Amino acid sequence: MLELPILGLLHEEPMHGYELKKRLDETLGAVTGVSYGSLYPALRRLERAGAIEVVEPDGGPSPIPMTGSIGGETAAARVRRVLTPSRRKRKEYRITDRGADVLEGLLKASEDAGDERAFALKLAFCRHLAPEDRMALFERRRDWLTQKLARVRGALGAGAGPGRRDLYTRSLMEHDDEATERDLAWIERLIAEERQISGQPGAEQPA
Amino acid sequence: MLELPILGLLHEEPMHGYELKKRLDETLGAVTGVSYGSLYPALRRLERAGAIEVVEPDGGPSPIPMTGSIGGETAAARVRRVLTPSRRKRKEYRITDRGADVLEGLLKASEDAGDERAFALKLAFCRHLAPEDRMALFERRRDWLTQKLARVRGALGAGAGPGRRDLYTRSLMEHDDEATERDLAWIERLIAEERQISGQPGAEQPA
DNA sequence: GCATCGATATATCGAGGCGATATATCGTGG
DNA sequence: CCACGATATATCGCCTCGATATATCGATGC
Repeated sequence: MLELPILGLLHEEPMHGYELKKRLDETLGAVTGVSYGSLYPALRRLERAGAIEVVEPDGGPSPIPMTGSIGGETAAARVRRVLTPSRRKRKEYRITDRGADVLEGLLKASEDAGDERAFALKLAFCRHLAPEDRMALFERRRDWLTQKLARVRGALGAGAGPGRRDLYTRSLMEHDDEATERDLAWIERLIAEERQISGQPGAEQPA
Repeated sequence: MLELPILGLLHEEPMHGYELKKRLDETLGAVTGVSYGSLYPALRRLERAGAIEVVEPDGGPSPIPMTGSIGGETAAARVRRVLTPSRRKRKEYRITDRGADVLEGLLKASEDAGDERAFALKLAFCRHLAPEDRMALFERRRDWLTQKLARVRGALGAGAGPGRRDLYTRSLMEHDDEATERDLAWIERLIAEERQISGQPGAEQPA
């Protein structure tokens, strides 16, 4: 599931794993926790799939030819350290053309309509999407929430008899119902704003 | 994570896996999906740990002594089938004393304060808890939500500069902020109600 | 009788998520 | 000069979950 946000961030600029995680935490920390146990395997999958590639560290692909002597190498290392306060050797990742396609595919995918996390992730990077695809994304979400609301309502009503069902469970369901209503209202607001934007084309958003 | 709701349901009455799933779906379907791929392994874990045990199918542990002949056995099976419309041989699970302890331990556990799912699960079965422990559970949740709210606020404010941060991401964070506020208000309502209840002891909830 | 079908029921597999943990390296301050 | 915390990459084991396999039961139709 991390593929999408990884590609989304790398689409803006190349980065190494650690920074990727920091960015993910700060942008999506509220909605999804990210651990290295997910991040690094995801990076390897993406690399294997040819969606991202490793670029040479900071100094660029400058050759720094072998001196043939150990001493020469350590001296070169010392120079490097002085010139750039380069941290531990880090692997910087860059998105490929193939990766950009993969990103678009993930953003357009419609399977996971019922996954809060997946939607939040897509929303965070949906600016890379064509307006019509973005609208489709929002509407799929709206439809799913509508269905969920009906389901929750049904389950709430099914509390047949007087004292049926636990008080705490009932409260939980009522809160869930309310939260779903809010989610729905939010999506509908997003859709309305989206219509306005596409109504006056050429009004690109800055930054 | 399914251990808790499984034990919670079995604490009320013995059940077999399929029915367990139906009950889990209807009670918690809104908050957590349950799949067999999680359910059956969880049941095996619980059985290995001695928290639950399999009881003999419907007919009870009635001996039905071996007849010593194949024919006798099949005849006995035919009788069983006629007497009780028993479905496919199903494994009915029952909670053990050890399991009741495990359940209480899981309900009291404080590690997972920041897990929506875990809290919903606990809430659904917190009636098995002593009032003070239930209150502690609620307060832990409230404290965690308070911290989360502060974090989200911080992240929202950190959008330094004028046009910083994507519009959609910003909307996502604002919605998250609002949702967290609602969650917090809900918990505080629960806590207030809880205080009232413990204020007038002897007022047990029916059903 | 019996073929067939949908609901009931148990179980496993592989891919992936995640917390815990290991292992380096760098910058800082004692 | 070295201890320590932040930076950085990586793996392990347990768990979740969707997909799938496999039985069995009850009902329906012929």
